[in-house]
Amino acid sequence: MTRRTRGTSAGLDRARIAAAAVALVDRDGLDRFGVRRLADDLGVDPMSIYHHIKGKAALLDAISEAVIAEMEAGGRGASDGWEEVARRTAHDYRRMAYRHPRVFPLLATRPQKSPVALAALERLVAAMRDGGLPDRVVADAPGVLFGFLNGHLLAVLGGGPDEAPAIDPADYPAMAALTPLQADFGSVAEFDRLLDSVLGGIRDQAARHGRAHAAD
Amino acid sequence: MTRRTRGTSAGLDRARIAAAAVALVDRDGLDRFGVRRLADDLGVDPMSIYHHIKGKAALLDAISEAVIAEMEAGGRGASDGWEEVARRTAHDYRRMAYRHPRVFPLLATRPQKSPVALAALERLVAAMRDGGLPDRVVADAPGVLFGFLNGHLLAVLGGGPDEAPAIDPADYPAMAALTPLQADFGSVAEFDRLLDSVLGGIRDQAARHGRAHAAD
DNA sequence: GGATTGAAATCTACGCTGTAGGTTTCCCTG
DNA sequence: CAGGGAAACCTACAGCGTAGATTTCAATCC
Repeated sequence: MTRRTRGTSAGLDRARIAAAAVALVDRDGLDRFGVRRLADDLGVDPMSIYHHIKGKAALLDAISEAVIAEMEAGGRGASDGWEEVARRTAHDYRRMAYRHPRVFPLLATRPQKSPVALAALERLVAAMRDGGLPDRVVADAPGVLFGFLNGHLLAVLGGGPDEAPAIDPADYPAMAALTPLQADFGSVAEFDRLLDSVLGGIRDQAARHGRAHAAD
Repeated sequence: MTRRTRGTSAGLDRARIAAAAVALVDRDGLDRFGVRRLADDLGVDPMSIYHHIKGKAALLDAISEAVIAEMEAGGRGASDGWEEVARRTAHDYRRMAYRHPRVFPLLATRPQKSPVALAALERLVAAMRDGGLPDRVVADAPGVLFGFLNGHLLAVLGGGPDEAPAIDPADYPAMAALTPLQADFGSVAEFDRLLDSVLGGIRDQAARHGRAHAAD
């Protein structure tokens, strides 16, 4: 029974297709992803998929949407400081990326406009405004934070087993001297250090800009 | 004369192929890039390319290599402060990205191990160590800086004409209040602000880590 | 100088892809 | 029970990456 009879329902819908697509990319990678393989996994004719999702590009959109939707909806709000909120958001995002390392390039490349993503951003921005940070700084903060998150996670998840290009101390003495300190590449500890740096930068900008209308 | 006769040289070599490939991606985008189209541009049989570059993946490597090599080799050294070096490197990188927006995703996705890239990194790291920054901070700095650069440039270059997803003030009040401040999305001014934030964060980390063995 | 060799280029062919268009079957409503 | 729409399948096509065999040229060696 590898193929169904013609008119019978296969129970396909956007959600089921998206879930199978995510699983397929997780398993085989983006290069090997295709409509036909996905149809095989679903036990369905390739063309059936097109009745629910109108092309490969739309399929990729569905994949990133499904993966983003996995992020926990973000607990609490009110009394948390903006740094707390930022840190939690960043870690949520990181966990999601590590759950689907082969999907992540899709997210980092495409602009995110899904409600889940926007809601997370809104929470972050609101917390920063509540914390009294100047609007100029708050407006720039998401660009800094998610710029860093996307770039860093891409770098950490991207490389296969050949992540370290084996730098020659003769050619690059300064970098070679630091390699022992980069042993925890990809770890949470490293992530936390880099995140500290980024958040410190935002804090610094806030101080420099005079902390504006809300310090009282 | 769309096709050459069989044994005659077409003057192909890795550099010429890479240049044509970059031009093709610049013109038609990554999706439309392919061996056959590239061969057409070169006035050559598709298979001829394989005598110089051994597959499509290697072709993509050649493309990113060629584009990275365009970066100016970085002027001066010695007396410049690390912030100056970092800022210049960042702007060089940004200019390159804007010259080849459709190639850039290739760079951000793949780990860079070309000599030009490593040399730029070495200059930056050396400048920071000369400036007395603690090794721990210096070791993390490239991850922060290039993480941000890759992520930010990907976001800025990625979106087509629909960059702003038109946020509804009812759903996302805080973000809506900030949209006027994000009008210069993609500009050098915005880039400089975000870069300030990132570099400020590194400066901050240095201060926090006690500035270590080199302040005396 | 004629034969030999190796590199560069082309030709052919195969399996795979995305998807347009047409066909079949089922279920729901009248 | 007739009709219509939706869901699924089948066929077909143009294009892709590339393995393998073939042709041609230019330089080398006896």
